[in-house]
Amino acid sequence: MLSKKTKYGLKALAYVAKHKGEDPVQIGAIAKSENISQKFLESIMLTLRKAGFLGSKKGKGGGYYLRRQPEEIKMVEVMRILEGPVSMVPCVSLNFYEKCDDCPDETACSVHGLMVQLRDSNLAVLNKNTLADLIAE
Amino acid sequence: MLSKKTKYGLKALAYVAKHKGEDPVQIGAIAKSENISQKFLESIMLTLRKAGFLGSKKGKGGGYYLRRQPEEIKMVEVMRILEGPVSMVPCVSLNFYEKCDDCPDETACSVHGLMVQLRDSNLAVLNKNTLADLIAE
DNA sequence: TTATAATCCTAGTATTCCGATAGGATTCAA
DNA sequence: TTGAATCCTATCGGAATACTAGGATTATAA
Repeated sequence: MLSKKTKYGLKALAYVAKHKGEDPVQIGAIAKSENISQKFLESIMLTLRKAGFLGSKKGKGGGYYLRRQPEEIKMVEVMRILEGPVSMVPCVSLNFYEKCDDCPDETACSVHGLMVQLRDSNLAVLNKNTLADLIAE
Repeated sequence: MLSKKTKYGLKALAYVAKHKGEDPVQIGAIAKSENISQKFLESIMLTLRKAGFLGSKKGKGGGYYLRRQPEEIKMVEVMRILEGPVSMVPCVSLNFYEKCDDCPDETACSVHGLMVQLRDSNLAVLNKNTLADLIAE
């Protein structure tokens, strides 16, 4: 299941992207438009800013804006920040690799191959799609 | 993340499939071979039996056996039983559809299209792979 | 017939994670 | 200097996950 955090984060990014070129967008406006708890969204925006997707301006008239072009923000980057690994098991993760505690030998694991296929098919989709695709629909 | 339940369930199915044609396989043997808590595995085997993948024989010399050919057990079926929906959001699920509470209009949702693509790419993999593929590697 | 080996079944528990909230500190424009 | 906005840390309830307990049931075989 996709976490609310990721879902809200994607919607917020899309919202900001739609208002590219205008004044910074406030959290309150996004929260209202997308039916998201404002306080929860605050922490998500913070994450997105620290990850470099968003910039912010404090004080009156402040808000958030995109730091990169929508076409250059791949979904795989965003997902890794918000949702974590693309892989369903750590032992096939490219960016978050970890050994499974119950598997003495990965190559002998019957689940391994399937997980690699799932990872790769998801990666293909997430590499192809950018923030621009999200707002194009 | 793949739940332990699903991971263990897949490993157990693979183990049983490997011993096709022999005497029924005991939970204890699977648990030991795959490093799984026996009690936990018990409940998983029960689920797999009730779903029709496995048959069981009680008493001395009892255990579990496959009720269908490995080639005919699609991964998508097993995943739906153990892990639940293939989709990451209920509003794009084919078998577990549900409306999202924060989306007044699905067609206007910026995340919707991406989720459909992910669902379809995962479905392709899970439809193609069977239990036979799991033990072939 | 009786001991033993296995599954069956329900309930409970410990832990972790998720979604959300609280409460202020900081910064900036007017 | 005041209000509007982000920044930041801490916390909390509930749900889900991973696992455990304890026996009931059934079948084999000595």
